[in-house]
Amino acid sequence: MDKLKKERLQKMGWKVGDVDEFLGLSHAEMAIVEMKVALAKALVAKRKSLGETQVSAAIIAKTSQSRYAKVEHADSSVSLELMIKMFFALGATKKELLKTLSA
Amino acid sequence: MDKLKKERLQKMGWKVGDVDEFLGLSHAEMAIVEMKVALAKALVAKRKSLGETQVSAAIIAKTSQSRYAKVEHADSSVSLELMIKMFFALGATKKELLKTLSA
DNA sequence: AAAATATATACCAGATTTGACATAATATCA
DNA sequence: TGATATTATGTCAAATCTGGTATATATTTT
Repeated sequence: MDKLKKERLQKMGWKVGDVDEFLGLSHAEMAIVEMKVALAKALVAKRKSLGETQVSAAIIAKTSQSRYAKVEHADSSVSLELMIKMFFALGATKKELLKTLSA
Repeated sequence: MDKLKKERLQKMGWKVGDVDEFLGLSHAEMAIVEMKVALAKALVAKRKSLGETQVSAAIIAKTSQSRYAKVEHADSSVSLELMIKMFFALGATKKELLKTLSA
């Protein structure tokens, strides 16, 4: 479908969704969930490799233990951005991040 | 500073910040800003390579032109997650994303 | 230069995310 | 086992983000 047609349809009030959706999750949303799950695993591994508890890790990352725990679980109330910030806060490098995301 | 000391200080109400801060931006925050800027560039390039305008790109990405414009500028009101979603919405692959982030 | 396109900015209400507290559940150890 | 340490879950106010409208500014076309 060309863009002019899309704009015309949109003007008429139609929802012009892409067809590549599955169970309500778009390609983009699925890719993001994948990355979040990979990051969660990496966070636990990183923290343990440093010998830290969730309490001490939370202090290092300047947040609460409860939120930190949610981050490690890729809880739905946690953004990708927060997960990445915490990963960096634990000392992870950009290289480690990219390796994790590529999983 | 060991973690036990950190926990003790925190209990006493002190703010125990890391020293590696510059102009208020932590290492993590700077890394994220870097990634956002790289993504913004990639988004513009991607959109243009598809021959789309901000209006048509916004429709494809299911948002408004105004928000889409902010995304392309890595505006402070835009999250990393939204930028990634839009990049994917324009058809970018995980590989392209990683390449962009590694810049 | 005027009209038409395209992009940028201001603003705001509603939605989402965050940090924090309280407390529960689980694991570890004396 | 009981005490202690660690991790998980529920809740919520405040902060941040999002989509959308309106409008301004800039660019391109005729």
